[in-house]
Amino acid sequence: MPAAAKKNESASADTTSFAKSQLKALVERIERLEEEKKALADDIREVYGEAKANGFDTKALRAVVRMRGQEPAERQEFEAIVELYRDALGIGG
Amino acid sequence: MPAAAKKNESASADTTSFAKSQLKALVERIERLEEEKKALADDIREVYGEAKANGFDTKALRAVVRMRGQEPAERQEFEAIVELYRDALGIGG
Amino acid sequence: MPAAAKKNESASADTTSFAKSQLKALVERIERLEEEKKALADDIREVYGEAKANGFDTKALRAVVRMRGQEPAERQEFEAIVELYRDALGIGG
Amino acid sequence: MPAAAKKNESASADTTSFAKSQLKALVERIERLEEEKKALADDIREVYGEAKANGFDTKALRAVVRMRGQEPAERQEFEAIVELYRDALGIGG
DNA sequence: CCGGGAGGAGAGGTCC
DNA sequence: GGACCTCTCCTCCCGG
Repeated sequence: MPAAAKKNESASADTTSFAKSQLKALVERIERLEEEKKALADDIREVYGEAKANGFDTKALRAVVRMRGQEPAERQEFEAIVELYRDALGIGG
Repeated sequence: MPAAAKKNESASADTTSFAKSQLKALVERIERLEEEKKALADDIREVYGEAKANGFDTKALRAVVRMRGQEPAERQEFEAIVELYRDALGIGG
Repeated sequence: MPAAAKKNESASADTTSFAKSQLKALVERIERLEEEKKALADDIREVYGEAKANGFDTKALRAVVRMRGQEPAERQEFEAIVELYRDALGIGG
Repeated sequence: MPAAAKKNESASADTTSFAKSQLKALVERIERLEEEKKALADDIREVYGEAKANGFDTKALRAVVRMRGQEPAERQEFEAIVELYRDALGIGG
């Protein structure tokens, strides 16, 4: 495991070329994953298109999905606020 | 008012130098505003420091401030969600 | 697909409940896909973390990945405009 | 500063209510400052809008402003690392 | 072609 | 003081 990839001061050619192939491997993994991610984004868009074709309001549908993901967190926060105010009064209060 | 600042194709030297001084003015205004914004951020940090010095729990205090800013929005959103579900059922539903 | 869906007259209870179950199905499909997308985003973040642990500069790494997924032409044009603006301001600042 | 603040014995009602009013004051000061900060952020956005209306490329403009507010040294180092990575990957691809 | 929303990058804060 | 993590801001892309 090379310690640094930025400078090749005391490093051998082997270390450098290892860093190089390591860099290549990392970039390729990232690009592969991003490709898959993009494919999923396309799938999602397709589902919205299908929804629209069936007469659903896409914008509202997106809002519903977004809110479903937020609701639990908000609920927790709302119930935590009293506790928080107490804490905010400080240890010295 | 110059139509374009990117290219000087058919433009006279006057137009160019006008675009130049206009650009300078814009940048200076932006930088001035950002300076003021940064100063306010420093002031805010100072107030938290003062709070801490008086025994308040800074983290909780930040949370309280954050929630106070969110509460009205959350309430609105929560009341809007039923409407949203209705809309999501689509015009054709 | 509910059996009641055979009847699709406007404004009937059947139509409404069909729309409802259809909405439910759509939301669930979307949420499933978004879950998978999020998992991939996490994987990508992990790879960057690994890169960092091996001494790579993640900010530069991100820049390189971005550049690779980009038309050379548009990048060149962008840099040309930036240069133009810097010249107009007097390059050093 | 409330008159009751003269008494500061631990756990007394006076101490608690003093802490409460102090908390209120702190929160209000912070919210006032954040309001002003937000107003400045809006102003900045407006200036960019104006620039855009006059034909400037706002993305490039933002880049220039960023560069001006940045040490030349760090920018150079960043670009050097990017170049290094690109070389390692074979510059074009 | 524009505006709005979603995703990503950078900045700041907290914890160790 | 350094790493992680949240949050804000910027960018990009879709929809109108």
